[in-house]
Amino acid sequence: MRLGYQQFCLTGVLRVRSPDFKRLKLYIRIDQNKIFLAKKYTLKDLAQELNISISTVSKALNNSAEISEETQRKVLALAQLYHYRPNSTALRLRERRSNHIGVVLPDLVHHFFTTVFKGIEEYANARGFNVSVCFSDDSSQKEQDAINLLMDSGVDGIILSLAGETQQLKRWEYLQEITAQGTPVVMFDRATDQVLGDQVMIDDVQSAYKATQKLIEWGRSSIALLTTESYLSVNQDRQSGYQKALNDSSLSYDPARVLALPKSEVDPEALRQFFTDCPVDAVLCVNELIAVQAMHVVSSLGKRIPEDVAFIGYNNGMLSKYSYPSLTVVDQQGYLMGEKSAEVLIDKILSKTPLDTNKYVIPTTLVERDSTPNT
Amino acid sequence: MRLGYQQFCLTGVLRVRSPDFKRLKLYIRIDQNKIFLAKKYTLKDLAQELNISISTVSKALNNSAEISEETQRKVLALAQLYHYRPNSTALRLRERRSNHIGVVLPDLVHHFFTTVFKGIEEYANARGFNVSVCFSDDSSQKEQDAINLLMDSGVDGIILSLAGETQQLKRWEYLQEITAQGTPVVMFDRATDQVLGDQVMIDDVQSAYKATQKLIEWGRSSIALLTTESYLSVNQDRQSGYQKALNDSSLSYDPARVLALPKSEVDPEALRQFFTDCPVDAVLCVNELIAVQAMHVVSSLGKRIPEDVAFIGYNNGMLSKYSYPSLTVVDQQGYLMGEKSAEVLIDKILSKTPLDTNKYVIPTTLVERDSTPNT
DNA sequence: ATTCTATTCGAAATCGTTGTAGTTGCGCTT
DNA sequence: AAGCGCAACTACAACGATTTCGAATAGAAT
Repeated sequence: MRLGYQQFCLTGVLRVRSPDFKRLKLYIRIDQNKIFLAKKYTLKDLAQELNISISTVSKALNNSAEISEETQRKVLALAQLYHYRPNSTALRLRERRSNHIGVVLPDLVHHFFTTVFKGIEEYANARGFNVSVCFSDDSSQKEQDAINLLMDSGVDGIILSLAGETQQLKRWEYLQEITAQGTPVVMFDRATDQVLGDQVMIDDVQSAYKATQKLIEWGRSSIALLTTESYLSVNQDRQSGYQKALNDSSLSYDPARVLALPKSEVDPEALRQFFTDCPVDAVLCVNELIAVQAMHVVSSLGKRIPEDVAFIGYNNGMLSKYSYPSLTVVDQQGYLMGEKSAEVLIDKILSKTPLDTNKYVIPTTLVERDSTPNT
Repeated sequence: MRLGYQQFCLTGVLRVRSPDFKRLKLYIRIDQNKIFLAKKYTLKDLAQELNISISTVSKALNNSAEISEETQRKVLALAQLYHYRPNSTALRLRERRSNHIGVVLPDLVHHFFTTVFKGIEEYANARGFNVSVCFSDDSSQKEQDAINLLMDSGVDGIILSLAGETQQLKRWEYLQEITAQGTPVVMFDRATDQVLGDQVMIDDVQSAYKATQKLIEWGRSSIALLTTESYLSVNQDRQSGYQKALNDSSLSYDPARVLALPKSEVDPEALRQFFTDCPVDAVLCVNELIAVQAMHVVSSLGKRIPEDVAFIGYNNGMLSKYSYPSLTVVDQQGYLMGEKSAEVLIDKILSKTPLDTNKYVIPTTLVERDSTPNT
């Protein structure tokens, strides 16, 4: 508790020079020797002070042609003095629109979601939309709770990336309920055709295909894939791309070279076992977390990176950039995905067109660093 | 655009068995062979359907004693059928409370803010509060814009960590304006006494003191400090703690051992120069980003970590955990800070007590990993 | 003096909800 | 039969803003 904090709270009647309002009530608070308004003013306050009707004040502020210049001048002057800002809740109620969107993310641990969110947030703010976030922690129940909380708070639309469990159990009734009522939904990265909403995706098959192809171009022939034991569509797609690239280059696909880990935080012993049993000269990892852990293990086995083993991961995050060696990754361009998702959602909200399903594909790029040979 | 997507939109009159409503209008949509309601129902809808007044419906739903059991039963049954949920915007307008808080963060790049935000979000959600976020990118102007956007959207209170520029320029009138109007503000990590709000902080002086002391206990005598050229109070405090620990252990404080970097993404050459000119056996870094970069440089100079040089950083993030060697850090317990901030803010919102200033200190812990000797 | 027209403003409805203050109808008392 | 009390319901105002429609006033035209 701070002591000695000077704090007054005055309600005063100030006399002002202006001919428009010779005498006006001004609730003020003096704080740190500065004067601040201590009240949020409404149209009613302005109207009373000026002795005109609320309607007139409203029209004056909205530049209606009905109002005389004289009156408008007075209203604007007082509004400025009072720092008047329309009460957005009242507007929402009237317009049945909140300029507010909700976002549900599986988590913020993965750098990817962080960047997507940043993209959403900046784009939405630029268009005057507020953004509320909730996390599902990959739980279907939490996802549902989050969506309810957001819907109850009156968002105009929702952007989400499906929780892992939701994709596994295929339970998306609560999403269908929302769209049935006309609230637009945009899904990014993890989506389903069962829900009537737009999808913003990367081409996972293609990106894994190209990454694998690149490794092959660099002369690598025994290429491992480190993925997670997961129902997540993205990982399945990446595996398809990996497999396709091998087949197309007449390299055999060997299931022994694919390791599906229970989660992204890996038991080093499992990795050590894998790399001892199965000597490889390149590794594709479905995320950067697995990649850096694998690099540590491979290094400790006396192999050089990238000379003996090359690494490519996914997610262009902090870990990739500052690991040693720094990691070559497929950049999913989360920021772009976020921007696109927000754009699609807001356009749909404002246009009020009937809901439909459109798919947008965000291109990926390969960010080459020290874990792969120089091209 | 998906084709073949079956989509009907029907408005039907359903006959129901129940004696309460033999004939009722039900707007439905059939999607994927499932039936969903296609309308958000209001009290008015319920009242019309049951031929009673809106007031009665409202009271029945709120368990008023005035309503007969018979009527209440009917109302509840229909409300359930209609999936009725009160319109939160209307409630907000009436209660002048939104159950909505705003958060302004300098960024999400630093793992610290991510964890704080997670803490805020989970705590707030658990108490039925929604959370909107904006980013200041350490810019004073953006911070002000963010706060305006949030205030306009009608949040009940704001949690923020001051933008660097704001701390530098000492321009916080817009915060004082908010508190003057009675909206509670909680500042965490980067705060100022000039704004009438609660503060949730870690004891930066103390934590740096203890970290430095620990290094001294391990027998290190020439300890460097890597910090940023910054007006940020936290970094200044950490430097004070570092200095104090040296003095208290009768080790001399040598300004040559302190390197203030322009930003956290470092020029490796500057670090190389520093470590060549100034041989040290321990390094304290004000964040994990600087620490891992410094570790790479020190390694490349042929020094062993932690045998030759020990490292302690701040922020218990991904980088610390997965760097090589893994980094010992001062954990600021962001999650706890977030929870506490949200708790303090929500309590103040609900209690409607006059604003004041309280300081809460969140304890730090030292997470020991491989960049320091085993204790 | 009366009518017309343009200008400027105000009353009221609306959005969905709740709380207060009536308003019924019915049974009971005297 | 008149009055009272109670149970069960309804009407209305309020929250803050916009908007439609109608009213008032002025001056101009007849």
